[in-house]
Amino acid sequence: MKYVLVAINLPVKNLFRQFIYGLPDSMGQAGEGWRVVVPFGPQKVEGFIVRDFDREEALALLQKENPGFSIDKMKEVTAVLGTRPWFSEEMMGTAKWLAGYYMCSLAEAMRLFIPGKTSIRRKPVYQEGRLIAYEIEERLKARTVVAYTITEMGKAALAEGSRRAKAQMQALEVLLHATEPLDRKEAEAQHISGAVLQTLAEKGWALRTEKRLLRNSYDRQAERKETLQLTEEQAQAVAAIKASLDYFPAGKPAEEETDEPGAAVFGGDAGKQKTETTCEKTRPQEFLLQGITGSGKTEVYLRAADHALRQGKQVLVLVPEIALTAQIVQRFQAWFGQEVAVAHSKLSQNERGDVWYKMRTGEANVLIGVRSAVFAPFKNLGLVMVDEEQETSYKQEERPAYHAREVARYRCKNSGAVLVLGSATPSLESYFRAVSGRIGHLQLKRRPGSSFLPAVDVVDMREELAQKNYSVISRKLRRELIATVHADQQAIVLLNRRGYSTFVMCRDCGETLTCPHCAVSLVFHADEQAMRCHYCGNTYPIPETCPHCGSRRIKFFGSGTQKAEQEIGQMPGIQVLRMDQDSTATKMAHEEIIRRFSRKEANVLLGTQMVAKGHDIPDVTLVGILAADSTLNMPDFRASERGFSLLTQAAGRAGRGDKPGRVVLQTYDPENEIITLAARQDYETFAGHELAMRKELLYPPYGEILKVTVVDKEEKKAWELADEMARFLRSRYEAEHWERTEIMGPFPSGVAKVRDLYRINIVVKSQAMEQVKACLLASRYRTVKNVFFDVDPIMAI
DNA sequence: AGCACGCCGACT
DNA sequence: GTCGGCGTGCTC
Repeated sequence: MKYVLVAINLPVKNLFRQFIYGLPDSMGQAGEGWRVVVPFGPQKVEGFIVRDFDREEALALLQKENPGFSIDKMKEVTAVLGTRPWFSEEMMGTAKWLAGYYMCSLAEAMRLFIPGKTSIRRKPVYQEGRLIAYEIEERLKARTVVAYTITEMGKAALAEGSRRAKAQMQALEVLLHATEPLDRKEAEAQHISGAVLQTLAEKGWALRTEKRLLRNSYDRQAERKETLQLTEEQAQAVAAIKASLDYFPAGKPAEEETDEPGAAVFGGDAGKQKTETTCEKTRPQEFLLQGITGSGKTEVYLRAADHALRQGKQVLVLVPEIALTAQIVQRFQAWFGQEVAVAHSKLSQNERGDVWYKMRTGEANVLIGVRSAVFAPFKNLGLVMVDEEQETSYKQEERPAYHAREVARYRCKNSGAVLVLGSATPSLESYFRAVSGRIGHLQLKRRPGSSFLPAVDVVDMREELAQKNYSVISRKLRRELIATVHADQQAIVLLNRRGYSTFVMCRDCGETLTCPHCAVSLVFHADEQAMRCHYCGNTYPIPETCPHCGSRRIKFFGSGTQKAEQEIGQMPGIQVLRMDQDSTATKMAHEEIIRRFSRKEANVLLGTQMVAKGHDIPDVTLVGILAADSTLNMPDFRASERGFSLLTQAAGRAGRGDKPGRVVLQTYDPENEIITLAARQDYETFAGHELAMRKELLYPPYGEILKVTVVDKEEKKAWELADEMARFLRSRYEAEHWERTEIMGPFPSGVAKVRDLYRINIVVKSQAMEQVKACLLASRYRTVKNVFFDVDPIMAI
């Protein structure tokens, strides 16, 4: 009998240990990377084998970890799931690294790789109407499709022909030319009914099989659509990526890679890795593809993917949000057809399982997906491209708080895949890596063809107030909007605030109306005639009197998309479509709104940041940006970066066809440097200034950040634990002399209370983060509840 | 996650 | 006196 070390798949923070089980000889094929069912306490749960060993090794480990425990009391693995290991060596390595780096248990890291939370389900067993037991069943049933191939008899029948059975002859004809068994769906696409196939099978003319075979169908050169001539810059970028793809053999770690992928086996570890991605001067394994808006990054992606596929490698394309990137999916499908699989959060567990299966077997070879797609199993991953790599949606906010770009980087490093990070406004971390020569830097500074960057007008809204214009829309933008629709062109207006009025204040006592469960202002939503909390989602009636002092002099302040919609809708000749979280949830999906807009059912598209991203509508010649400063004034170190990116992206929507575009940018702070730089689309200057500031303040990329959040429904308890942890960290800092480290806080989180839970933060900035993490993981705080570790947080407040 | 164990308030 | 609240700890 063998013995195995099993990580228990339970979403529990404090289950850092793994457990030893006997593996009956009948299950001898199982080993590291296999999924199993094990008895755990009184229940049966799913687990992952992370190591296997013989009796002596098992004894030795048991002796070390738990001397009081007899090996004879050891339980045995109940069942083995699947017919091969779920985790490849590379996936295991990535999971171990992730657990250490993001400070979660190995099981928590490993379960990210499973499509769905667990792959088993507990089925109740009844006897005479009484529940007597639970049975474990596999959730993901291997799904096979009935498919048909032509037989010799069928060929003969086809050669002979038939005057009566026209449909059958047609079906035989199709089967004859098919390169693989044809299933019902594929047949129906070619106007052959399932009934006919059935008849063929009965006659012995076709063979009924179950389809579950691998294929390598990427040899349909005729379908390639190289309609566009690449620009010089694009061609250079493609050539550089191709050269790296030629150099790096997929499936193997890069040559210079020497360090072990972490030793987080018995009890996790503290993220020991910190190695730069291999960067050979001429053939880096990682690139930043920095291209201004409209410069054609997708063209580069497509050709790089094409090259990888020709080498028999698989391609992963990460996108920030699938709904906003329908265009990328369409372009890839036009090029690569059936090779493309798509993974997004709305897939069912089974659909997701199917997509994972396709990638693992090589039935599909391009995966386009959001954050979680980075955990898909691959047969032979050779190229990963992260589109809009600066987007914050790549960071998971819940535990484990991983960043998909970093996971992609680790997977690439360990599998010899090439990584391409694409952006018009890269994260400063990636930009820094590129300009300092750690990774390749590919730049697209020009838009192809006759398209130019739009001209930007900055409007000072204080001047509007002085001129007694109290509208959200400046006089200039109003004129431009009317002129644009008059010329039969379209406009996009960005206002990054949902609702109608953004806060309600009492004129007598100055109190603003806040959510009773969260520490934020309530927003008035005109469509529901209610006050809504944007954090917990609760709605409340519109107050007639101030809940604080009873005064009736209550006033609505601030403008959101609903108010702007009303104002713009009243302008002559304008039909406005609103796109924000509310309109996409209740009425139509993003795609439907974009589709209606591009069909010109409306001439103004108004909305939150989702109007700024990923789509390309040729008749848009005007972009209006209202309250350009609203995102810049957040008290967070990344606020400038996010603001600059949003302004640049929004401005980049204008003039993407052959008509020149213009942008009207409204602000109360026209001298703001970020606004003026965004108006000029001057990323380099922005990045230079921002990097200098970050260096000064020890923010990334110069220092790493760890945010520790203590959560409790009792404010006092949260403070007590946070104070204690801060004291602990400071004393360890004194004792261990960590390299350049600052410990800030504890202080209340940016939103100090959400759903009645108080949130207190401690933020550590450090150039010795590995030691800081190790210190915390060795302490009792690793498993204490109500404490959340966020490594490389998006916000440090 | 489940489930057992254990230590303080309102009840037949 | 006891039932049961849910905080704490354990699962090979």
